[in-house]
Amino acid sequence: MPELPEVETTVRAISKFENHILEEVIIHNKNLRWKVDNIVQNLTKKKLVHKITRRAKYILIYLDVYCLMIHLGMSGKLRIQNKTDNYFKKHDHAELIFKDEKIIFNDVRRFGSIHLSENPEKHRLIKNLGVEPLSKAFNKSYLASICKNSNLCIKKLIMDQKYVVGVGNIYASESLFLAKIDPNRLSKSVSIGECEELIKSIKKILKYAIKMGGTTIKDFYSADGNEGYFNLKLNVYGRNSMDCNFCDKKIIRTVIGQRATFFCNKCQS
DNA sequence: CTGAGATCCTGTCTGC
DNA sequence: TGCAGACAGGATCTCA
Repeated sequence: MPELPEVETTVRAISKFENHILEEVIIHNKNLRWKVDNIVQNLTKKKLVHKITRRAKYILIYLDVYCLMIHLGMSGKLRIQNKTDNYFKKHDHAELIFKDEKIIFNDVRRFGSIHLSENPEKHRLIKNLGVEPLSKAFNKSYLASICKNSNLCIKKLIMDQKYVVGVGNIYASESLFLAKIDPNRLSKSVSIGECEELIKSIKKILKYAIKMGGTTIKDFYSADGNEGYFNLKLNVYGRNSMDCNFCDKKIIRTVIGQRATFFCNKCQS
């Protein structure tokens, strides 16, 4: 489910809890992608939330000393619920309790994770991450220098979090389509001009997806319960054997690095 | 160091 | 209707 736009949408939805008191964290199931440390659920003393932000696909909730790090994995989502509404859904694994409302972490496949860190920037899962795609650091010369030294195909490269974060499987296919680059192309063969187009496409598509509130392929909804509407704009993802929106060919589905990949071999030749 | 492939988990859909 | 198998938005780990 969540690539950068979905995580950003989620962060914006829960940002209203900034300057609120986190009263309690309840963990119902510790067995997520990594076992949730006991220290997380021992956060029983009331804590002020200073800031809620995002690094890569991690949601960062800064408390007095610690920072709660939440990764949504493949199927995780947060939902805000009135504290008095005491219903549960299947796969609700954790609750962040505030005065009137609570944030619930639900994750069917449990590829998500929850950590506590005094310094998230130095956390082992964050410290080696690449640049933010919407930052100035993600520019054509940066991308070109990485491409030049890599033996990966271009789709794998832009999905590799150590180079650039936040570009997941949907947006990788969509960006490459917009930039008219075949996802199978060896990164080495991608010219600086194409790098520039790809950078522009990635930024454009991520910004637009954020504006639209993320992508709803199957069941993404933000913490405020709103669906994303970006799926109405997908050109290639999930459109196997359907007509290309820009030429007379059909969209092809293939597999790159164990992930479904969609492209048009005329527009992206 | 790099890159390919297996792997964690549950649910849904397709085809026989 | 049942059942096996493929597939799903991520990303780490192991091995060559």
